[in-house]
Amino acid sequence: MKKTTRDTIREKAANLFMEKGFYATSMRELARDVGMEAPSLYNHIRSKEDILKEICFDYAHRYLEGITFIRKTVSSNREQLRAVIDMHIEIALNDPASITVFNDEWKHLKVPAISDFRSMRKTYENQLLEILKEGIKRREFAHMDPDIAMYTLLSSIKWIHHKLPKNSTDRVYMKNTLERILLYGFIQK
Amino acid sequence: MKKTTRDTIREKAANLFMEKGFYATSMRELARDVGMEAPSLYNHIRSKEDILKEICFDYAHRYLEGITFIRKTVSSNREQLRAVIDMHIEIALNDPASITVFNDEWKHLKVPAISDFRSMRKTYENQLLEILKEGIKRREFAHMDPDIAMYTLLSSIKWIHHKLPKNSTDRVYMKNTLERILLYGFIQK
DNA sequence: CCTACCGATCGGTAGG
DNA sequence: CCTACCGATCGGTAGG
Repeated sequence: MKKTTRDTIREKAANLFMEKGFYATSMRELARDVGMEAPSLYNHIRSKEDILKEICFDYAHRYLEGITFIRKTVSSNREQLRAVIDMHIEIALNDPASITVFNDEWKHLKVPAISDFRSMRKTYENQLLEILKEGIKRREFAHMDPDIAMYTLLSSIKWIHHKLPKNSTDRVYMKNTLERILLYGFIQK
Repeated sequence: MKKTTRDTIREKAANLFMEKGFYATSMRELARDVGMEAPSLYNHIRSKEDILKEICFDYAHRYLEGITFIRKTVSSNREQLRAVIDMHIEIALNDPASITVFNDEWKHLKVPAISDFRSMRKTYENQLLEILKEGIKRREFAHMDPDIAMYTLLSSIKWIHHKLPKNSTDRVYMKNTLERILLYGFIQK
């Protein structure tokens, strides 16, 4: 797998979009980071929004495939939840820039892309909801409102990419700590 | 307390910044929402960034005053934590647009405002860290990494303003559910 | 991959 | 509070 110029553009773009946001990033800046003039970018990409689309949908697909796989291969709901948390942490740590864009900049997609994105997210949320609802019914989880639980869960993992652990020991430590807090709470009596 | 034109501008701006982001919002759009021409806005405000500054620092002060008050008046760390969670929920529900701006758009502040904002946030985080560390030492909370706990906590409450409860019954329900999940986790065995 | 350049739009000012 | 307007910058195209 060779890294194409297109890959470089996407990578530099993800970093700029993360730091300054989609609108505040200009194609001139991006071109400078890549090492060419702005118009030359258009030999590799179709538009500025196209880069955003690529990043957002790439990760939308990954998350969806991930949770579908987990639901198929892991039996207990508790372990499914643990696997989902792990997946989020892994993805966030592997490409923090793209994940920031995926989390915060998708709203700058235009129609019709933005509706597709929203509907993929909805599908993902529904799968996660199923895990929670099933687990509550089977008493693997405490009795609680599944919607509130789901939003809290998804939201609670959204800081990871801002505080990257340095080595793999720290990664494992972070993963374990995070899982324990989410599964057993702050009090854990 | 009369609502001045300036207040109207700030309110409409908060809503636009929430929906489209700071950079994607133009002064022409804002002017249209307020009901005047773009140049007229400058009789009430100094610049576009000034509106952003006002929103961000207003809420930075509120959160800081809030947590300082809680630390002074509430004795147990567990109840302090509960009060902090309540404060976040209350503020988020009362002015969802401004809170979205406070959460997501502060990064578009320029120097030196952005450093002031960052340092206020750091002060807030340190106060929350103290609550957690003290509570862990006194065995009011489980033994856990206080930094990871703090980031998870702050992050986990950041979805509320997107899903507003309709009435006060729903508000109380949301508050109780959220507190229970954070304090006792998903499993609550 | 570059130079030259386009129309559109931006935040903001002058002057009344 | 408005009209008229400014320089700067934007994403993107033409043509080589």
